[in-house]
Amino acid sequence: MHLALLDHMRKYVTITDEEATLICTKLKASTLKKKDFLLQPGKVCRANYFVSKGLLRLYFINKKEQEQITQFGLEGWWITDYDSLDTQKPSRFYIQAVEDAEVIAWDKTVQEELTQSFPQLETYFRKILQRAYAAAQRRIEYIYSYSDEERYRNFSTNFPGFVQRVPQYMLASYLGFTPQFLSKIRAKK
Amino acid sequence: MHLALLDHMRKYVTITDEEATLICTKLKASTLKKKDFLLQPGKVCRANYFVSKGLLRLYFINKKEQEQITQFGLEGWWITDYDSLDTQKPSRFYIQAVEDAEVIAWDKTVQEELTQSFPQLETYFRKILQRAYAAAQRRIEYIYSYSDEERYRNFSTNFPGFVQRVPQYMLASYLGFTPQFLSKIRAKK
DNA sequence: GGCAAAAGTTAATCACGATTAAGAAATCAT
DNA sequence: ATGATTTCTTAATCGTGATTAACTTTTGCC
Repeated sequence: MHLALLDHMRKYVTITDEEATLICTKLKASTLKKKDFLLQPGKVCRANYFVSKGLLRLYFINKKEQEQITQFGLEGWWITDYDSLDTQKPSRFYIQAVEDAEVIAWDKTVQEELTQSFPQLETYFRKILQRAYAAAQRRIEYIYSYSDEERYRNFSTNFPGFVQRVPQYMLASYLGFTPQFLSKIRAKK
Repeated sequence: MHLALLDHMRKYVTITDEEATLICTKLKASTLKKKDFLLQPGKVCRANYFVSKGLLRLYFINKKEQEQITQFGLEGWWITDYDSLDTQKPSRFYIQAVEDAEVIAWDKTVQEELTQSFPQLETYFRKILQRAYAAAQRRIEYIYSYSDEERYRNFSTNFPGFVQRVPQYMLASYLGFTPQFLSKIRAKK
């Protein structure tokens, strides 16, 4: 039984206990050690991953050969390369555990099987995606609204716990600037 | 009959002619003159809009009191403020016609009605959202990968027609820099 | 516990793109 | 057609954050 996931799904749609048992037989949990990869460039992304414990990051190597983090995956979030998952073309991304973690894999093949039998799963994923898309829109809005320094300060006050949980260089990468700059603004105040 | 939309939906899911007729009775097309608004800050977003003709833009006023475009809506794309639509809280965005346009409004209330009767509509919207989300991810990837000048040059070679279709200051806003800078790099080559 | 590697700091210089301002060109309305 | 408004251009100056490099601190490992 994958309780963390079931609880999450039941916040959005109704699932009976019998349905739950059937769904759970199709899912596979994996434990990941810090630095383990769920996806690497060149590989095709096979699943959407629900993070039931720990913390993952999604990143790629940019033109300057530097790691660029585009997303973190905390407990209760889904993480995947939707582009590769959808098209089944090779990914350009890494998905890696930042801390020891546990994920539940929702395979693309399972997606098609299960949504046939349980239409409310489509509703669930539609809602999850809508939330994720709204978050992405807000992120773009943020990037264009604030300077790097402002974005860091907002982020720190909004997610103080998270800031302590990740290495500074990862936070700098996620926010789109250099670790040196982060050091500088931290020293300032 | 809203053929542009039906065609679009049938690329993703199966819809019989009877279903189509029923769906269409719930939809309302509106024609918009250039500069007409579909949404303004403070208003709650009531619908998702399918652009059947013309071009719209979604933008907000940023901290520096300047229009910041976050999205264009071309023929065949959906445009809305998913955040406001979902939560029914007031929006911070404008949705405005850049050219004379025609949109089909898919009301939030209709969404709930129709997806009850036609589960394949959930599938359709899930797929649309997945595509939109993948695009937003790619956009973030882009912002962090290239300089402003590179992004402009890539955009121009990838969408030469579109560049001619919108005023330069809107393109500059969408790409996240000033019209002056756009002029400068255009003059360079 | 000691060494190596990873992560964080500090400071000097540099570059990309913003800002300001003024003028030119294009579009719109009467 | 004419004036008014909107859009685009050009140039000088300025500021944010990148780059480079040397050093310090922390973490991981046998």
